[in-house]
Amino acid sequence: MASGHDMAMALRAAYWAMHRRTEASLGQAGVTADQFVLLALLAQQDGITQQQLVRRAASDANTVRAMLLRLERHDLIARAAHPTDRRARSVTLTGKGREVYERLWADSEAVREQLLTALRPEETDTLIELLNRVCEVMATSRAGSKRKSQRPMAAIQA
Amino acid sequence: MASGHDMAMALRAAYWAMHRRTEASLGQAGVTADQFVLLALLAQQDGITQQQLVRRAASDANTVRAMLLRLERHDLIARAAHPTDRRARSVTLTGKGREVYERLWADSEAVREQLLTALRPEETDTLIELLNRVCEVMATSRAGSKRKSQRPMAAIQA
DNA sequence: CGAATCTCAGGCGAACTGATATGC
DNA sequence: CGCATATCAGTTGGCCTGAGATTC
Repeated sequence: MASGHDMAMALRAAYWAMHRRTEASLGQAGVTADQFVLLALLAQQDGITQQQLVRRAASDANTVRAMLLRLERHDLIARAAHPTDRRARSVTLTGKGREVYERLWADSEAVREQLLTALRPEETDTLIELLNRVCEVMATSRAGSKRKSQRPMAAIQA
Repeated sequence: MASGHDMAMALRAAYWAMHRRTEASLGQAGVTADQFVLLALLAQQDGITQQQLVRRAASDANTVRAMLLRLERHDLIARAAHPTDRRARSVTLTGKGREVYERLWADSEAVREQLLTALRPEETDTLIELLNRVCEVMATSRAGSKRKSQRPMAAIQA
């Protein structure tokens, strides 16, 4: 009989194994696995705001900002004024950023390939669905960190 | 059609959601979620070596050592000479360590409960099994970190 | 007004590299 | 000898708190 603890440990082990494998696949490019996640999100949809990056990367506003500063220093991304919302910043990949991203994407192809071949196609779908359910039930309202109690239903919108 | 990237992002999101929820559940006890993992492993089997903790926690020797030093400073664990292997250290929970652990285990019960109720029992088993498969295929030989370059197409070495 | 987005200062624990000592 | 276990020094990047400015 599997317990919640078993599940937590399995999730932890799988995440870190994947994270390390990814990190290793990126080599000495000066881009970490976590930064690569941001690049991938931008490659998928350019010009989104930092806040959208925060939500899609399942991260934190301050953390994302710090990472973006590093990426900006390496000239991989740029942050422009948002067209309609003057509070927000529109984050885009630079030309160099896209090049580097595409190279790293290729370098890490083997990792994703291994992930897929470890499971049958329907198992992959199942795993993702179950992980999403876990994610939903664990979701906290990460916006107001001053809040004492969390809103039960802070959905994770893409 | 789910991709390896989708899977990676789902795994990442689920892990961090769980990690944050766990961290929050532990409150201001001065024990982090990662340290709690070590305490749980020791509660499960006391007197194991640091190396065993490294493997079971899916972590790193230096990292585990640093965490153990913190836990030792707080008098939650002790490290004694190993009975048969003089290289190794036998790590045990102190009385205080066990007390704190049991309190934190109770405090985090709601998180594990939520994990379980999010999924049907057979889904929990499935999730764990799929995560284990992911873990196996992502496993790297974490021993020799001196390797300079990772060969792109290295087979899975246990 | 409240809420959202971002900035800044600062701290901390975890993950890591690389070298070393010792015992199996 | 090779290998495993643990240690020590030091670095880095990520995550976080708490405060504040600006804009919606």
